Amino acid sequence: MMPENYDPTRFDRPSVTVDVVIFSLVDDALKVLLIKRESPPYAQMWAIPGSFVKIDEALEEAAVRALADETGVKDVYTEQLFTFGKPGRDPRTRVITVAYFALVPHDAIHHKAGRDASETAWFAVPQLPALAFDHAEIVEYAYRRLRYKLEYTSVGFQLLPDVFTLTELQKAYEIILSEQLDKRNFRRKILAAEILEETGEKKKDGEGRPAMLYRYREDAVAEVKTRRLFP
Amino acid sequence: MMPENYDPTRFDRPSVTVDVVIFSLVDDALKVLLIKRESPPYAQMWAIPGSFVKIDEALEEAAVRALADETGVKDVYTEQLFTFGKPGRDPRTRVITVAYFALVPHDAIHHKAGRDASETAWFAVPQLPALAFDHAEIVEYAYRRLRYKLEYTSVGFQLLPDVFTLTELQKAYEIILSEQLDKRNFRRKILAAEILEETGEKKKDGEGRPAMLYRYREDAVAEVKTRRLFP
DNA sequence: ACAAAAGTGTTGAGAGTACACCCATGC
DNA sequence: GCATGGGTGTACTCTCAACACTTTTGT
Repeated sequence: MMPENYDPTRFDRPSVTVDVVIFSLVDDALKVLLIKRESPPYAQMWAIPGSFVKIDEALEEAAVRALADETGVKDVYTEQLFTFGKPGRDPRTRVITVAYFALVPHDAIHHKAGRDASETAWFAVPQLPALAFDHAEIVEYAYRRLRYKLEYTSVGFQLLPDVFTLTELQKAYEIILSEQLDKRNFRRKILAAEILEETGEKKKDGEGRPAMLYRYREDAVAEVKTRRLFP
Repeated sequence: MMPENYDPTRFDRPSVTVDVVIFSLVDDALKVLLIKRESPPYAQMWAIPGSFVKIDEALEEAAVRALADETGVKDVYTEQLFTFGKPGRDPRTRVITVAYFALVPHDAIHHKAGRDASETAWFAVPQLPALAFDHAEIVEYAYRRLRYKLEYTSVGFQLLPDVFTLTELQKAYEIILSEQLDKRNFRRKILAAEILEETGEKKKDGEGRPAMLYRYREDAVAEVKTRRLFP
């Protein structure tokens, strides 16, 4: 660890915060939740939600707290992303921020009415406004990681409601991967993975033939059959 | 970001350190560099090298500094791993540590003679001694990430000397993946990736037929042909 | 000439991809 | 009965995995 004579109480200490990139599928697009800052620095600019880390609080706890403050949601997928600590990223003092990203199903969100006066809004990822601090870099990083993880894990389901049709699932994948998928191949592959179970119910609204509703099997182990670069 | 009225100078601040898991191939095994702690807490226990983060120093800078202190090596592969910050992980005070891992080719290491009195040694990853703090968890995490990254990137070359034979390369992969590989398939695949160039030289020592020496092409873009989980 | 390591091709199985039509329901 | 979205199978291509012998050098 540190030099033998290191006394961790002795040095100048940076501030530590967490910031959370909150993704959801809203109106057939992948969007990120932003907050409008009211006071300097970067007053009136958009930023991702965050919080300082309390002195006796785990990092993940702080992230979950920031998330719940903005969306009213608990128990959603949260993952540590990266720690950004370049000196000067906050003009006031040295601030190191541990960035997280969260995936929230849209139907779970109920914005806490008037939690504080600040304005929040969802923005489609490719069309973000200018962001405070180094938050553009953080969102960019989170977006790359999300697309990446979709390819070899089943995190995608965290963006969907509890039950869904295969067409809804396919649409979600198409939005996030920005790519059209073949219906037959999609269905064959997703069913072969044995990570879904039929609910027995059918979706009765909308036009056309009612679609079977599925649920993500919580006991599902999504094995990644890696194709190695080599050998 | 944080609450609008947040003044980052106002709160109790944790200490922030970096810790570095240093991997190298030593004596045909994947090993990690450890330091014996001399003072409490955890006196006489082994730990991974680290350092506090200076108030005007970037995180990566601090990691590179810790790495150079122990190995005398600069300009090697370094990657941020994860930030560990559970309250209580250091018994003295709240310490948040940003963990890095580094890949060092064995021939580059020249331990700085007597940099300070502490003892250092290489340990094979599956046979580590008891470690201080939560360092066992950190090494475990780093090892998992390394094996994982080997599969879809070309980081493996960072553990090898500048020039090497295909057999040496294959042996390195076998050690880290803990798996025997087929010589013909290995060679076909690695050459097809077009990330190596012949040096024109041959390795002349050792017995048997001299082997062609290769170099990793710095301009190589190792494309990851992902096999998606679905669709 | 023999020991030691380097180098080299082919075949069969499984996965991926492309592609078009019939089915159930509401109006 | 027609409009709307739901649901289904097959053939071709490509990648992966298994497998054994010849070549070059030093002694």
